[in-house]
Amino acid sequence: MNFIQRDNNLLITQSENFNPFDSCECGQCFRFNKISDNEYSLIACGRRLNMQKTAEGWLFLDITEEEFCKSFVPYFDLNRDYGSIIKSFSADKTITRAAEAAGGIRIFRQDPWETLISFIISQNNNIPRIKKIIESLCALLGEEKNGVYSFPTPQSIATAGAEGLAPIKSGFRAKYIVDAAEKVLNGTVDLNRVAAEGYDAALAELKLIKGVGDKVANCVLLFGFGYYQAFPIDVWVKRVIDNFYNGDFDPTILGEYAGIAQQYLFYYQRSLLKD
DNA sequence: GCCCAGGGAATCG
DNA sequence: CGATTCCATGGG
Repeated sequence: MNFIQRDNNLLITQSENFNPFDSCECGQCFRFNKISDNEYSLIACGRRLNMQKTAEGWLFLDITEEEFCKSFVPYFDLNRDYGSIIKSFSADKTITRAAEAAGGIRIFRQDPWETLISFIISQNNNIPRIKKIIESLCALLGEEKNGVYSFPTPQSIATAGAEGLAPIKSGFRAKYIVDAAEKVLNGTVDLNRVAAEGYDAALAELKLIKGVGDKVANCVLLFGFGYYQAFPIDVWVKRVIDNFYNGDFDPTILGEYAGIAQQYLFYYQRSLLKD
């Protein structure tokens, strides 16, 4: 990875298999804003990070190489060779085509607790409104620092209760959010254990939470814990499976990085609709 | 007014 | 088991 420090900003010239904008737009994270076609603002790793697309490469504002390497190289999963992972899918023509359209996507390594609550909020919901509810939740119960609200702790959410969450207008999901907070607090669900116990046990443990089924749990395992074999099936991926695989698809044949193929397919199917 | 949104729980046969 | 229905809310 080639870093060039420009005053307070950091330039990265690598563009192959790295597009932070597409990575934000593929539905894996929700705390970001598109400022223009050439600038996004992302809240991650406890700070706001503004990112610009320039003729020379990706420019990250107000950050040192040291901080970027410590926080955002892991967050953007930049030490993984996505090119070789894409090659591993070459037997599948649909995934290969999707990867050509979406090959800059990286799987963000997000905070497990934030990811859990975010995808509980995502159920039967649309992305703009998911973003709005999460923003409201952080403003309501997070702590402000340098103009950025932290993600609320399990304790603060449990204390607020479903009634206390009313201002964020999450609807029927409020009781699920509170159940997640309570189960994390009382140890029914231990996120450190989920991180370590392996895919099958981790899936079962997350599903102990009300409002967490197969889809939400797989998103949390993929985006919050780095279980790359997780293959969440939502309405968009269902459409891919119906359109390109006659409704029959077994993700386990894709191997340990099936979840990366899933992101390409999700982005690809949504891009087909836009045109 | 209708339908849908990165679903899941509850309740049926 | 599989199939329905309901759940809050907002945008198209």
